[in-house]
Amino acid sequence: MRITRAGEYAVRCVLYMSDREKNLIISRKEISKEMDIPDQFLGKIAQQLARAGFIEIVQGAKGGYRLLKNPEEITLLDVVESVSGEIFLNDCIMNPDSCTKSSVCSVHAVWEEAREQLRKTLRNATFDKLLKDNSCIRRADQA
Amino acid sequence: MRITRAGEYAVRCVLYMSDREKNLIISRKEISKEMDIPDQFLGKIAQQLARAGFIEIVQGAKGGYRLLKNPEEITLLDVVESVSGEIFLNDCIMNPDSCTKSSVCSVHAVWEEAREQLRKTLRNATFDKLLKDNSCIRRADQA
DNA sequence: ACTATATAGGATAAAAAACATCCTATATAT
DNA sequence: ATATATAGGATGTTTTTTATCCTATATAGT
Repeated sequence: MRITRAGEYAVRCVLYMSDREKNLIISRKEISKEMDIPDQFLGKIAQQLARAGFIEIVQGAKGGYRLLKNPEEITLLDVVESVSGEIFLNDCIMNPDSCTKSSVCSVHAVWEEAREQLRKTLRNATFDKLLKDNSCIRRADQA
Repeated sequence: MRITRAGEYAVRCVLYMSDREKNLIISRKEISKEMDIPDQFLGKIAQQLARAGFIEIVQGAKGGYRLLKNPEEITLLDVVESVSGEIFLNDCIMNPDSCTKSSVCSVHAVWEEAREQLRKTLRNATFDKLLKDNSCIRRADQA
């Protein structure tokens, strides 16, 4: 019942990029170094973030990643689900076939409620909010 | 971000036992068959439920498991956490050392909020409530 | 055009977690 | 005694996660 490391890395990556000026191309090396993410692994994660439309990947010399959306348009839920897939706490919700009674099963109803709450909380957390009071990234204006 | 199968099996086991008269010894074979749980695996899970004080294990002929608490005293959170460990959505919460800034990091604050909500929802789901309208178990009075 | 730089993306591998079973020991009812 | 049933350590299998390797490709600068 944990977020995967890939999910955490994706959050760190977007958080770092959100704190920079928009449309700036930031190299993978910089992000991986500053946010402590394995460089090649970040490459894989970036592909998923790109597919989901959050970043644009720029190849070649001076290449890197460019954030396409404003921090207020990106939620923690978006980022986590773009690399880990939609959050389901319970398999029966995802595979209704495996539990023919799911629609009337009170256990699953609880899991579904929990899932919706969780997703709602993460959906409410936009990156502009996360940047405020955030000390997990080193800022240019912080020496 | 899923409950493990062991967690789901534990829930099914307790749910099945909760629907029977109290203090009744129910064989592992019966539970595993009725709730579709691998028999030996249920043995392992039962050990954890026993350590957590929810059931008593009775060895020998006519042995099996006996539920020690009333369904209204057992929550979904209790059962899940007794086999899967305390729920943490984010590693930094669990290993504060790995993130020295966790107490002031807004990302972690969101995960912590989500975690508390999730646990609250599961804590509110007692097995007596779950039994109502539950069609995931076959009842004696249902032919 | 050539070179250096930087990412893409398929393949692969290593590690960890989850899932499950085997087997000998032990406890209990009859 | 015997049959029954679980305990618990060891082991095995599968899946997921994490990560890296390597060749291809794209771009900036000269």
